[in-house]
Amino acid sequence: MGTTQLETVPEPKYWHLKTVLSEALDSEFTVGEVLPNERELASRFGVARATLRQALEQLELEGRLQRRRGVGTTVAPPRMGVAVGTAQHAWPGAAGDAWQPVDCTVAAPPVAVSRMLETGRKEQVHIVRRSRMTHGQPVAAELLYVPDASAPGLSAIEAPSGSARARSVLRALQRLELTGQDRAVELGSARADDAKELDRLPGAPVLVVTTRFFAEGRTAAVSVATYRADTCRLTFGDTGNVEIHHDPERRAS
Amino acid sequence: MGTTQLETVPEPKYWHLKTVLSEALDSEFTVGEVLPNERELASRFGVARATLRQALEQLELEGRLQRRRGVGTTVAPPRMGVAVGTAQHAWPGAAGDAWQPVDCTVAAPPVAVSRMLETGRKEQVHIVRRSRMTHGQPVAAELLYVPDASAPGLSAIEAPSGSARARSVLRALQRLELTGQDRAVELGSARADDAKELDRLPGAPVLVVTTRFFAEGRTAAVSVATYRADTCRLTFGDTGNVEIHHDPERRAS
DNA sequence: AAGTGGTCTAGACCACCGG
DNA sequence: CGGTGGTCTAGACCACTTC
Repeated sequence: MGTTQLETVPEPKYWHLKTVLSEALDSEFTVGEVLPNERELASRFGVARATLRQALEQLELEGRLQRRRGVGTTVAPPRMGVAVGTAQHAWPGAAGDAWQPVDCTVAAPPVAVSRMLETGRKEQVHIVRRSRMTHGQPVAAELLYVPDASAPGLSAIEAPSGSARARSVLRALQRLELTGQDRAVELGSARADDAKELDRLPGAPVLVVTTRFFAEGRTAAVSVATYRADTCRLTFGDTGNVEIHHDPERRAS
Repeated sequence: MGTTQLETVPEPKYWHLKTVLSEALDSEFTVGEVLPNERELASRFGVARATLRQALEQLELEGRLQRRRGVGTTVAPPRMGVAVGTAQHAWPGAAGDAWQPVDCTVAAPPVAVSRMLETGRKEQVHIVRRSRMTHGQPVAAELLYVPDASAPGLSAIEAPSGSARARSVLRALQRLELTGQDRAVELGSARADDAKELDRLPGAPVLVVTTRFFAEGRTAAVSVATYRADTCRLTFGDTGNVEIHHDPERRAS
């Protein structure tokens, strides 16, 4: 660091600790290696365990560490890039997308969603639950809200409620002409059910990707996908036609 | 499903607390209102201050609260949507973008950036610092890395180092034909300097948007923009042309 | 000076995982 | 069972803002 200011710097211990640990991770540890336990590390650095934990939390947030109760703290691999913005618009469930339908229920969506769908407050919609795996790990959980108008005639069928029903809702979507979509990304914390599916604790930081699908001049479906923020880097292929950079993993040399 | 499970639930206090507070915020508080101080709240709920703080942290992460040292905790306004993916590709600094050049230095970029630029490890590049304001608040800080090949003839000029120099680097970029771009979003924590510019504490959660700009068959520039994760919702206009959603008619409920 | 949130401590117990 | 990280406590002091 060129500019070490001494003026206004009572640098917090946990911040300094984080820096020290970060450098140690770079030079003295390899991916997957387990660190000494928290009590050991705390006493080694001469701080309280809570302070040490504050530093570890930061590093976990940045995707450098992975902590698992009952197991230990390990050095995390570099974040995996997960493609989110497919170059061409496509309905969820279209051939070759990365998602796997889990089940489907019918219920009233959260108000924020019903507002986007322009449905009544208590109007029920199909809620398709999907999950996304990458390299054998769950990286995202999605709730796809489909109003009846976008998947007509399904409430009558009463399909065997489950992935079969989910698939039929997705099939129904394909029949509409997708005219556009609209995406937003924000930080959130995992709800209990999402956390379970993502193999994290409730409240874990997640990137929430909200997508609106437009068809027939209205919002035909809304997807709310929550990605593990610690392990994922969301990539958007806004590129148009340049596509050279499909490097699945670039190794640090 | 109205089934409240009682089986495996020693729900953490801070989690329950967060839920209670969240509901209270919805019903009993208005945006901008200040909450009672932490010691007061903790004793009111019968928990230690640290536990109360854990709940507040979560709510702040979700953008529900804003805490400022020496001032207090206030109810945050809904996150503002900030446009990140302009429909058509454009160089940074093109007419009407939301950024304001701050200064410009010449230095070697972080290795991760030099790898994207395909420059040598210690090769120096122009580093333009820009900042982005919305509604009078700073929402993002950006470092734009421009290799000499993309802005030739500037190292000689030695412009009066500052926003003037920054502007001339940006002008140089406009002369190249932009053939594509490539974006990624991930969670990070604010470095000390970014934190200062964003009016947050170091380590505050940020959304890091990394953009590669392609021209002349190579990566002509790399932008690393850090957005305040608590106040921002990043929006991507992948839409093409659909853009308006009045509610033309509310579906009958 | 008074009041706020931010940092830190030194303990304790709990939930979970593995052998 | 022993060891891990996760939760929680009841204090203390510090940095900052405001009056």
